Amino acid sequence: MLTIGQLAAYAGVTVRTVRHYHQIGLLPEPERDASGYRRYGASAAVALIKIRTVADAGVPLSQIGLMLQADAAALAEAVEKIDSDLREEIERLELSRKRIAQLAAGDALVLPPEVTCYLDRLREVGVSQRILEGERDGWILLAARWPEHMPAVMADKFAELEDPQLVRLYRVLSEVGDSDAADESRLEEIADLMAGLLDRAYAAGEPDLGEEWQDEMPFDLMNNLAAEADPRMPRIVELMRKRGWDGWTRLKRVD
Amino acid sequence: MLTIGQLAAYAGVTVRTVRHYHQIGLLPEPERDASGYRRYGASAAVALIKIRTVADAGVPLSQIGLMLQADAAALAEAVEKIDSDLREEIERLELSRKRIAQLAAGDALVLPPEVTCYLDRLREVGVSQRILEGERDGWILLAARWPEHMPAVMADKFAELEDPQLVRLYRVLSEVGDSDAADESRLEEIADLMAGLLDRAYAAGEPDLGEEWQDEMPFDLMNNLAAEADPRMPRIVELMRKRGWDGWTRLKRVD
DNA sequence: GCTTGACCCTGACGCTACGTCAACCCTCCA
DNA sequence: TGGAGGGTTGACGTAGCGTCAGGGTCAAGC
Repeated sequence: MLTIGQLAAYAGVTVRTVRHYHQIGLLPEPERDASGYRRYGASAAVALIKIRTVADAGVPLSQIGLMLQADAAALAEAVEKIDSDLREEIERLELSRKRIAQLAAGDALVLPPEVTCYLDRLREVGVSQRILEGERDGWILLAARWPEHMPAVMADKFAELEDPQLVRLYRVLSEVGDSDAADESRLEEIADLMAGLLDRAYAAGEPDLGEEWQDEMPFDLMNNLAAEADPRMPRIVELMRKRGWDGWTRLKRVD
Repeated sequence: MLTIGQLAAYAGVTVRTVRHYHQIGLLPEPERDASGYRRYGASAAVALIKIRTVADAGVPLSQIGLMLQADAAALAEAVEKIDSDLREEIERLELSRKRIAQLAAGDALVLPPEVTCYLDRLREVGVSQRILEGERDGWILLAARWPEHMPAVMADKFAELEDPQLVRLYRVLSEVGDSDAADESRLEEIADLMAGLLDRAYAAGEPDLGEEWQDEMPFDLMNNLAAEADPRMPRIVELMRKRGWDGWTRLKRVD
């Protein structure tokens, strides 16, 4: 007759494990001796080893009871099911590994590579850290909504960066962003630059947005983001409106 | 301003998930509106998307907070650690799959193949289902204690099966096992057959057991198993003792 | 003004397979 | 006779939420 500790040791499990199996009814409670100790016979050892063998193979405890009674056909089916579950789980983890591997550094953690590449380019042309972070957060919002469009969008953005006026805009934004003063003349300059770029683009023909770009939420959020980041945003928006444009991202013609 | 449902939808998670992140302090609680509803700005959306991106890559929530603040070096280290965890987990599951694949049918569920092969052979020579099950359980106990020795042991057992007297013993055991009567003459026959085999083996030279076979527990358990399975076991042991052997499995010379 | 359905709130339990106390009892050995 | 090393039950903790229960709120149509 074995005590619970001996039984557990024989099967290579902990005492707690044996008691757990009793609790969930997987292993029947044995007789107790005079002092209340559980006393196990050999058949309990056999049962426990069977359970552990199947459990070690990845079968959830809740199914083991049935499995050990099942006939060949039912068993084959159960095995099939469990195997496919395992395959699925493995694939999930493999995918996680691939993604983890891409989390090499910094922004790459949360952005597709083409976007981080674009952000690097902005840094090269002199955009400040603060503006870069705002830019990055904006792209996070966009990439969350339209991940599949990011490569094409970023290609356009790279092309736009060839325009010296846009670069100039980014630089002025950077300077203003780095100070806290409400320098009205710089805000005017920002508005002029933006309006100039927008007017030119508008004259070249409004790009007709596809059905899938109709969702305003990402752009609302980006506007909100800018407003959260800098208290001078309302003033800039006001200046832009005077120049015939409404908003801060994806601006609309007004007036 | 977003409600919790809108925020969750934007980030592709459930409302419960957002609340959970608040609870564990991963996402800061936002302001409430007049009716007590949480109201989120764009930066909350950005934060939530960052969290999900990293979480989807398999990083445990408890580490995400730190990770999103970490510098490049610490991040690379964390990524390395998580990747190795994932690899480990994947290997565990692969192993499970292999084992699951072997759980094709019946006894193979809990026994190494050479043992099931031996059991099949026993069935072929006419051993009854009941005796087979006892035999199987005994091997489960042995295989649990000395899994690495099973191939060699089974090879010996196969060889022993060539002996017609052993086959005869198994058949008588089967007949007796299938009835409940305490047929004394059959019990005597069993004892005679066993004693004969043992005497021959003893005369041929006692196999000296290696250090690792010293553990008596598996054999005690097997004896116990037989006793549990059949009430006539004590009588058989008694008959065996009269013939100079003690026990039922791994018998010892006495008297 | 009233209903209805879709939201929101907090609080709490459930899931898996045990690990890990706490507080106490039993046995064995020097 | 005392202490070490078993055993007992009961309860909470783990990860990441799902899923009630039992409320309050909002927007819209009647």
